[in-house]
Amino acid sequence: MNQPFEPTARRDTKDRILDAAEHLFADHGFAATSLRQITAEADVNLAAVNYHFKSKEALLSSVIERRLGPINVRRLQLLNELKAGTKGGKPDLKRTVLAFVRPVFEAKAANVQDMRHFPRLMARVLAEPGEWVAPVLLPALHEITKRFMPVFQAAMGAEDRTTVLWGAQFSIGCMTRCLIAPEFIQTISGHDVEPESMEQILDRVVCFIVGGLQALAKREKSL
Amino acid sequence: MNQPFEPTARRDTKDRILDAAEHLFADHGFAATSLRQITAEADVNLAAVNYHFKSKEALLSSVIERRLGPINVRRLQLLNELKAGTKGGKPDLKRTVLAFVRPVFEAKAANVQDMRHFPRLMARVLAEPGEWVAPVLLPALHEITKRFMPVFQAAMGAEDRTTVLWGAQFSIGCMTRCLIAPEFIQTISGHDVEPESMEQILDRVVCFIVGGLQALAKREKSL
DNA sequence: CGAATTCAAAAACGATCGTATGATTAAAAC
DNA sequence: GTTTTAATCATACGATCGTTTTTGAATTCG
Repeated sequence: MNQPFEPTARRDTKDRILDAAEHLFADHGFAATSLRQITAEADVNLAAVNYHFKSKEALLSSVIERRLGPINVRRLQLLNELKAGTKGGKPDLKRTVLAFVRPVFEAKAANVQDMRHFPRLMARVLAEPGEWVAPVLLPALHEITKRFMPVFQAAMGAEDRTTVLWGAQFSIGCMTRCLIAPEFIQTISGHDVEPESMEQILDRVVCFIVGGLQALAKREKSL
Repeated sequence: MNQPFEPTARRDTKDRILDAAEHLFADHGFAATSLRQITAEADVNLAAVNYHFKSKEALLSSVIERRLGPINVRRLQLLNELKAGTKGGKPDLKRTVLAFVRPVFEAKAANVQDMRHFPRLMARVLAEPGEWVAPVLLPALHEITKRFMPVFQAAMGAEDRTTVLWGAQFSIGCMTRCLIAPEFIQTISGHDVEPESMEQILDRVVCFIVGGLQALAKREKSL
């Protein structure tokens, strides 16, 4: 129960498993990654996974929860800063988009912790609507949705809730694309364009999303 | 090869395998789908897969090639119609986007052939930059890229090639999102919004993409 | 017709999967 | 000092994986 001087082994082992799983799930996918690969990279015993977590799926849940929580906290923090800055008036659309998107890019660019691989894992998970995603993602997503939706609706000046919902989905599509496209672009262009920094890509995608959302709002009015 | 008097399962064994594989790969992913599931759904013998195709990966390649070819043909057809309609002048951006996006939606909505599942499979494959994708997708993608890029660049009025490249990636992100988001939206909204037709979604996404691309072009000029 | 070819069915291959078990170690609690 | 608890380890389980082999029936063609 109580651990004043936790023997470094315990936290270490769990975290090493989580790190390895995060990396390998992001690189090869959930089903294509074996627990033996994970425990080999983490340099722990095979049985440690089923001891600390109860199953492979529960391990994935833990991997996601560990990262998604802080990202969503940061999102809500930026959202609150935004709301504080716009008393009464219409919230700035670009800042709203940034509040949603930037935390993911910060995670991707982070080097102090090894969060580099997590956004790519999320991009994968978001592309797999299998029913094993729901129990993990739904609570976190529901909270974020409930908080962001009204702000997006106000910033877009949209009437229809469906317009906002789809705008959010397109934004997610663009965002996840940012995490996969770089290596993709390198591949199809034959490595003749130089890679861009996450900041540059963030600038681009926010610009694109804002333009798209404004177009959606304008379309709504003309119907 | 075969006689008109042959209604037996013989000749369409390959097609039944392809259909089942397409469906199951789209639903559960490549690694998570076993050949036994496929052969069970196709109602053929297990060994038939390794007889007609040489391996599981080669089966995936065949699944993709069977569908992607016609889709890309249709894309180029629409692109040519567009170019024929705009002699000299700047091509219409919305029609350019439609030439790229619409064939995928047509495939999704098709009911005469069972192409419903393929776009979802493509969305999955595009999210997995594993090296097994390259040999299958690269030739087809290269052709499409080479043909569409100049038209997009002209229609956007963009100077920088990178701007167009990223615009295309964002468009792909939005497009693939359309194929996954519907069930996603149903799940997170607790089934209280009614599903939309593919035509409605296509309208939305094209509007969003056009707005985004125009914003990208405008941004480029202000740098 | 008989030889050659094509495809399907059944069974088994070795490998690897996720998971479970029991022993061993070491620190914590009493 | 003994008991209790937590963690790691080697090992093995049964299941399932992709692939191969063997056999046999049907079709094509000389």
